[in-house]
Amino acid sequence: MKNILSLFPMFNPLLIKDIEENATIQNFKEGDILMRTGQYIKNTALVIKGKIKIYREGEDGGEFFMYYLQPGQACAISMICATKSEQSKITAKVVEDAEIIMVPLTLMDKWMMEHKSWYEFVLDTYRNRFEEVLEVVDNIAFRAMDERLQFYLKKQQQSCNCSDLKLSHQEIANDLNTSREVISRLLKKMEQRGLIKLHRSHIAVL
Amino acid sequence: MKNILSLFPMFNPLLIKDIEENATIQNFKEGDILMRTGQYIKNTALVIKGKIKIYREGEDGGEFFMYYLQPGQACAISMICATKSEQSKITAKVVEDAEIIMVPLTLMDKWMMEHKSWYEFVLDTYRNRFEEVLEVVDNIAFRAMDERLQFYLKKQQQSCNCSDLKLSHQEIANDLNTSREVISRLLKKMEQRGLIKLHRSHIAVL
DNA sequence: TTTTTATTGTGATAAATGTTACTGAAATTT
DNA sequence: AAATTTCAGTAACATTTATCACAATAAAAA
Repeated sequence: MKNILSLFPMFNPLLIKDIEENATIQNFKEGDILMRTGQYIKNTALVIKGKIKIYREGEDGGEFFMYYLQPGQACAISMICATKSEQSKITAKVVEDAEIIMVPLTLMDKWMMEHKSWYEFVLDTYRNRFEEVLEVVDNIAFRAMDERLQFYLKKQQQSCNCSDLKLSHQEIANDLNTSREVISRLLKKMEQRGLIKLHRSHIAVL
Repeated sequence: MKNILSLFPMFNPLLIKDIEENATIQNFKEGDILMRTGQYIKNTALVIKGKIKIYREGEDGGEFFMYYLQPGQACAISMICATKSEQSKITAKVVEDAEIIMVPLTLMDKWMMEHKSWYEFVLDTYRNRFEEVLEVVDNIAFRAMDERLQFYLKKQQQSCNCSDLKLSHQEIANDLNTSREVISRLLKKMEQRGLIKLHRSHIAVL
């Protein structure tokens, strides 16, 4: 558990000791579902390794991508729902093999009072995710698909920290809740404008 | 300040005493802007009376309604942004003359540690608003305008607790970030289906 | 009452997005 | 290498939403 320190530098040593003594580390494989819409939440998740995709599911089965959880981050939803062990409103899917610290909800609540660094971390997490979701609202409320696609690609680039995105048109369409044809058309236009270069199952951002 | 007790029954007497000693009550008139996009937040607001509209502003000047704050509720955004006195990402406009308890940010933070009932209230507020915003995402991501309009009218009905909504088509169009014509047409269809009765500047929900 | 203003209704048209259907290319499996 | 599967390109068309133009009507003001 030594790497907690480097990923969560804001944590106080006493808090880290508490985490080491009480939390468990779990490993997940790509494709695993960490949390599903409607499921009850029993833990708060701190990501050490891997990548978790947080998305909303429509009644008709559609998906809508919201954001990724990456090392050093925590699941705001699980923290928020924690207090009343509410049902999850989102789905969390592992997209890169992950290692996750599971903190029981009871402790999550207790530590808020005992550890200032935990309290600050939790509030920071809330704030960041709230803002992220507000940005999502902005995009779907005010922008057309071409702009949303550009924003999406930018996010993906930031998330993988690379300029070669391993995404098929179908995956993008699912994430933006539109059809593959629409994405193909818009990507083609972006390529013509010299913003990207299209390849099979991956896109080079220029 | 005696009415705090009835509107916030979950507050502990010690907390109420603290509020009475440290917070101020301010009155606002219909049309006042409590908080504007980009503005720095200095207080957390607890609503005693009136109705506050929380909406997102697009760069082009468009609006997008998110939810109302009503008596007994607090502004989650101000609480979240509190910790680092961040910039507001939303606009809060008074739509019915309001009376509001203003809690300085410094105390908001302090009370989290001292008063369990405050801590629980704040977390509850976060959770509820987060869910509300997720529901907003659902609507714009998965639903077409006709369903969104129906959802909007239902929300308005709940908010005013009446079945006669004082809204012009233009106002609705602004809230949903679409054009008046689209709303007029969809409302007409709803009337034909017997769901509502249209009048000038107000709509009767049947 | 007359005039003015705000609100609503509606047709015509444009633009964006969704759907269907099919083709070909690239990667994978056999 | 041949067959199969997955992915991408694209045309044609449907639907939804946006925009423009203007008429009709109710409410408010003069």
